[in-house]
Amino acid sequence: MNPCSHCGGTRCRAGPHGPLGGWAGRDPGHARLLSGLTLEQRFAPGDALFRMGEASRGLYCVAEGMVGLRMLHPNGAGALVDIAYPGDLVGVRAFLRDGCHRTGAEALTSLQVCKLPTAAARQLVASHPQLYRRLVRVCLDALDASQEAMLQAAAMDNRERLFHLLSRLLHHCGSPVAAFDGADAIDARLPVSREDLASMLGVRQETLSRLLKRLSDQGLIEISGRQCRLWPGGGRLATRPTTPLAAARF
Amino acid sequence: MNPCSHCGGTRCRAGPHGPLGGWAGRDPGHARLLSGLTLEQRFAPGDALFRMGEASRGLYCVAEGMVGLRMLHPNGAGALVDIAYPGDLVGVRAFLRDGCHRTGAEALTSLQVCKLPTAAARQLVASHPQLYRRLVRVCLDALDASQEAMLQAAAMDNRERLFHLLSRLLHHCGSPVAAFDGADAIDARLPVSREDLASMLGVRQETLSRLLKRLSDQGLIEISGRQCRLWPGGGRLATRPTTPLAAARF
DNA sequence: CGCATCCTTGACCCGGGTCAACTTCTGTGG
DNA sequence: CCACAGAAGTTGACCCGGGTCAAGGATGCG
Repeated sequence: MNPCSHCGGTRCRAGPHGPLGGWAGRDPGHARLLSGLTLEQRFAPGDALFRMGEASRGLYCVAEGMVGLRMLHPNGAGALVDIAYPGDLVGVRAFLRDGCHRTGAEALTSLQVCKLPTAAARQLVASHPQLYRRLVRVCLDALDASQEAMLQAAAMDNRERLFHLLSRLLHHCGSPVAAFDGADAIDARLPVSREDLASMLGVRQETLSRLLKRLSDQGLIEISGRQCRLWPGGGRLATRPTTPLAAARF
Repeated sequence: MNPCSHCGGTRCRAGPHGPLGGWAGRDPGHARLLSGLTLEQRFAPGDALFRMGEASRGLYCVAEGMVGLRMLHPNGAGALVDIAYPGDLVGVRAFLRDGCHRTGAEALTSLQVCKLPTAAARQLVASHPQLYRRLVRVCLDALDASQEAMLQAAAMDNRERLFHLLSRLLHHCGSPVAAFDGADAIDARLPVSREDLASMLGVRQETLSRLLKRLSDQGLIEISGRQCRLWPGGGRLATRPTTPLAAARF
C-alpha cells in the first residue's frame, strides 16, 4: 500500500494535491510523520462525518468520494454550502479556532477519508508552522469563495448561476466525452440531489427543475436524473444588458 | 497623547478591544512595540484605503469612523460586503495570504486609522505567533459571518434582513434614546447611503425604499434621510410559517 | 436661484414561491 | 421477471415580491 499523496494515509489514490499533500510532498519525513498519525475511515452515502455544533475532533482529508458541507438555519431551512473533493481538507475551521463546527459534513458518495485526530494535528502544527500556514490558506480560500458566491448571487441571474455551478461540479467529478466540434463535452453523475442543487442556489426544487429545463432547451446541457452532460461552448451564455450602476469609485 | 488601545497609536480613542488591542493590552512591551511601528492616517468620506486588486500594503486599525469593504463584479455591479468599526482590523486577508486585496476599502465617514505597514507587520507576526493567531481568528470570524449571511439570505425575507442589518448598524454607531416603555430606542445617523444599504441586501434602491416604508409603517423604525431610530421590542418580527424542509438529517 | 444628488412613489411585468397533481425512477419482495 | 411502494423529479395554475422604467419630491450646494 502506498501512502496517500494527500495526507500520508496508505489508501488514498489521487494526486499530490491538497493542503496536506502539498506539505508532505516536499519532504519524505513529513510524509512519514503524517502517515503514522492518520486513521483511515469509510462512510456510506448520507453518513455524517460531523454535525453542526459538535466540537472539532480532527481534520479529514478526502481520499475518495465527495463530502457535502451543510449549514442549518434555526428555523429548519438548510443549505449545502460547499462540496469537498479528493485532496480537500475538511474541518479545518473548527480545528483552527479550536471550537465547534459551524457546518455539518456528510458523505455525498461512498467515501474514504484519512482522519488526523485533533491532538495529533495540534502537535503537528505546533512544530511545523508551514503546515499551520497551509491550513490558514484553506480558510482564506474558503472566505474568498464565500464572498465570491455572494457577489455572484447579486450580479447573475439564477440560470447563469446554475450553469456555473454545474460546470464546477462536472469539472471536478466528470470525464470528457468526445463532441463533434473539437472541444469536448463533459459527462458525469451528479453527486447531489435536485433539492441540494436548489439549496445551493437558494431556490426551490420546482424552480431548479424549470431552470434545468431552460438550460437544456437552449442546448447548453443534457440532463436526465443525475446523469448530466455539459456541452462545450456554453461558456458564454446569452448576455443580459447588465446595468452599469454607480460603481465608478473603483 | 495616549497610545491607542487598539493598536498602540497615540490618537486612537476607543476601548481596548479589537485584535491588536487585545494583544497589546496584555503586555506593555507589546503595546510599545506596536506604538513604534504604526503610522496614523486620516481619510475623508469616500476616500479609498485600498482598492480591489492592489497588493497588500499593511494592516489598518480603525481608530475613529467607519470603513466600508466593497466588492466589485466584473460586469460593473458592486456590493458593500462589510463595515468595519473602531477597533476592527482591515486588510488582514490580503496580508495573511501575501496577495492582492479581494475587496476595496473606503472611508464611510471622516476616518482615522493606524496603519501597520506590511514589512513591520511581517516581522511582528514572525516573532509573535500569538499575534499571528489573532489575525487568523479575524479571518475565521469573517468566514463565519459570510456564511451566516448567505444562510440568512436563504432563510429570511428581505424585510427581516433589513431590520437585522439596521439593528446591527445602529448598535455599532448609535446612541440610546429614552423611550416610554422601559427599554431604550437607539438613534443614529447611518454611515451609508440607501444605495449601499440596498447592495448589502442584494436589492434595488427602490425596493429598499419600500422595505423601509413597510418597517416604519409597522412602527419598528423611524427614518428620515440618514437619521434612523430603532424602536425597542422590534426584536421579534411577525413570524412567518417557515417551511419545515427535509433537514432532519441534523 | 438653479442645478445636482439622493430619495420616494407609481405602474407594469416577470421570476420565482406555493400548492397540488402527475410522472418517472429505484429498489424491494414475491 | 414483474408488481408495487416510496422517493425523486416534473409540470401547471396562481399569486406576490421585487426589478424596471419613469416621474416627482427633498435636500444640499454653488
